[in-house]
Amino acid sequence: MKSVDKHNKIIISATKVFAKKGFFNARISDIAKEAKVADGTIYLYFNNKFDILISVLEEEIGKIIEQIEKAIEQETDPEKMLNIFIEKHLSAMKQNKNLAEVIHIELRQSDRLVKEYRNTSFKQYIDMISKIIKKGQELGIYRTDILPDIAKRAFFGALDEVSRIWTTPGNVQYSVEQTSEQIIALFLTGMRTTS
Amino acid sequence: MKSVDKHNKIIISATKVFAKKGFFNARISDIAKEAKVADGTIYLYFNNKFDILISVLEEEIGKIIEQIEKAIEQETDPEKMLNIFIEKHLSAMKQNKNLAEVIHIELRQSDRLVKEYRNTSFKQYIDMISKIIKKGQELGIYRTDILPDIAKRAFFGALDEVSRIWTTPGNVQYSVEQTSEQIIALFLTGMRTTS
Amino acid sequence: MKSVDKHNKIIISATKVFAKKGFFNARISDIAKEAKVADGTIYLYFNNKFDILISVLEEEIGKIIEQIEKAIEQETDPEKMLNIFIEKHLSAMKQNKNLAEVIHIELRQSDRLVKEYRNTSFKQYIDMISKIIKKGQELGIYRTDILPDIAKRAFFGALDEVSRIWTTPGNVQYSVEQTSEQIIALFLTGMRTTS
Amino acid sequence: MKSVDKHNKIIISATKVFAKKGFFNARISDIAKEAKVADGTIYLYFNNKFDILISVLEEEIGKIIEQIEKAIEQETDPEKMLNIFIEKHLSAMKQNKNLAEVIHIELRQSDRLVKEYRNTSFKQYIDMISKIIKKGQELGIYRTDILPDIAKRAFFGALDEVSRIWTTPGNVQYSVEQTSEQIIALFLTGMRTTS
DNA sequence: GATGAATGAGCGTTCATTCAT
DNA sequence: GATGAATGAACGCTCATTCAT
Repeated sequence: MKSVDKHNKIIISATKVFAKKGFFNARISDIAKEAKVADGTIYLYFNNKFDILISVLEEEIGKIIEQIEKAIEQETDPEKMLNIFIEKHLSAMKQNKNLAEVIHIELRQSDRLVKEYRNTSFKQYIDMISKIIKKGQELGIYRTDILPDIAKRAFFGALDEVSRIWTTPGNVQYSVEQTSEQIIALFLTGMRTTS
Repeated sequence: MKSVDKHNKIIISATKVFAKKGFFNARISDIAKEAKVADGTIYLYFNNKFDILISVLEEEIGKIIEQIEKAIEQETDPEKMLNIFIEKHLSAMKQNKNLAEVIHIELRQSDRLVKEYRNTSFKQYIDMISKIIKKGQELGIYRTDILPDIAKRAFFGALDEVSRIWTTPGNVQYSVEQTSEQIIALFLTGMRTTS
Repeated sequence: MKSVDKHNKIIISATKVFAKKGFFNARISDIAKEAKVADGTIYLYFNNKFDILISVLEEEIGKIIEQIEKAIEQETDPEKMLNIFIEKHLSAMKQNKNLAEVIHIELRQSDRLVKEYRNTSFKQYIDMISKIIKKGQELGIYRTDILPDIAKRAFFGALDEVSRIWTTPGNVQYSVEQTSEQIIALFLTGMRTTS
Repeated sequence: MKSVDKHNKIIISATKVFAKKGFFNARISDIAKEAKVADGTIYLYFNNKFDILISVLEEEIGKIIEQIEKAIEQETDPEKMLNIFIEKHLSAMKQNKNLAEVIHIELRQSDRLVKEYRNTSFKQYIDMISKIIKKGQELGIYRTDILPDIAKRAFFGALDEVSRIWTTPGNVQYSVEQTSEQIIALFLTGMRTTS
């Protein structure tokens, strides 16, 4: 019986190898070795190399989404929701540096790599942001001249690039709190009506 | 034909091909065909495939830097300098979509692709941002709790991700002005002391 | 289930799969699926993939040989014996098109596939022909300038190629009788002393 | 400039390797080594492994067809035409044993190997036979109860199988003349009206 | 006996790079 | 300088076979 364990082990190993070498320089045999399985075993769990990447993106981003959604669903204050979003995203990135690296680099080309794939979890992820902003606008907290569809991108782009500090070597290592505060200072202040 | 011309023709062609297929799926013969030269000719102007990518990044980003530097050097007001930076970056990205695509995707992995290369033009580019912010802080315009090294990344990340709207198909096509205003609204407001 | 049954089920399935895909493109898992057994089960009954092919050839050709031998053994007239041979061979081929396909194609390469194997049933099969011819020559019915060792091949080659009409699609579908008559007209007439 | 010489050298080498090992057991590297070119060079002249086989069949059978057509075109007597056909085919097979082996074995599966391919030279080849037979029937030389479409197959099958004597080891080695005479004795006699 | 997940050797094909012309 | 035919290392993927359950 194909085990869920092995599927997961391969996902984790692939994330590590993709993070280190990048998708194209990653060899199936690298992943197999890392996962301590035979090359052929990979193909019992995934259709091809692309499929592994997609699965990493979908499953691992999916987990973060789930976490954040759970953390947010109790909240009603958009301000606090965004605070949570920022904090959760940054801690996830700081904790799982392999996944962070993959998101930084491979997420960008995933659409091009697999024609049939329009990254869906990712879309869902950044749409969480625009939804919160819209809510804030309805509640009169956020300026209505902010376009949520642009702001969500600016917001995610900033978060993503900022979190690269932890994966690019030779940088001052700021804490999650410090970094969160910066993003909050910049964005949330910028969005408020009472600014 | 003068060899500078041919060098340039190859750079332009490579940018186009990298934009369309991505670095790894681009073949030297694709670039050669696009540039209307023989495969071997490429190697009279570049050491290897990586070297072409590095050259694209350095030379083309270099041009934008030069433009922005020239436009900014007259200015003394940090606020206006950032306005110019935003506007110039976004128009450059909207104008040269091939380069935009390459920056979005290939810039991220350039460090990993060529070990000896730490993208330098790019570093110079985003350091322009932190320098302006520092200046603003010195002039008392910007809040001193903003960390320029984080803010520069947030700023660039936002700009970059926002400009992807123009290269990912199926999006509402906002104008440069609209987009600029959004970034300004978010960031500049957020940074001001008098907020 | 008795193991003889399973052995047979695998032989039948293999014949079907070999016929459809050819030996090299046939996968063990195809045969297993067709036989509704697990892949590993095949190896309880056969040593390896080649062994399955050899078994198909030996056992299935063996059955035809047996049938023909039984039908002929009562006969004493070589002319009638050959008539029976022709008719039996052609009906067998028309009835079991899978086996026909395998004989047409895989029989030819069987020697090469398995070094230790010189197809023996087949040899026995076509030697039936030369024996009958020799008998006919002894009885003065057939011309003595006919070399039985060449004639047997010509005879079998003709029969085999003619029976491909039924397995190659898009051909006029002649009946066994029509086809038999043609072979008889050509060969038997050609061999007779009183021609 | 891609040379015709190299194309030919590869065809010859491939024929040799296919003859010795069979299509499926032949390695591209075997063919390359035999032709004294690099593996990759093969792909400058052929699309893929199948393409090599098809080319061997088409080009080499094509040559034989040409030879026979040229030898026959002067003739008007169907009897003599068939004599020539038999003699030319058998000498070609005896001379080029590699090609003979490929025809014996790989021709049979060529249709299955390449879906787009219905061997055309071969069709043309055996249709030469039925045309001659029809002519003979029109001239009243051959019996009209012979069906040319069946007879052509019987005729070719006999020729082909008979010529295997020269490629299967351990057989008495008959001469082309002896073998021709046997086929003539069997077939031509069998077809004549004045038999 | 039966299963099917796991193995890993093996190969067709690609493509960056070279170099004789 | 320019060409493009030739090279051959490299890798994704397949599938016959094994063996723990």
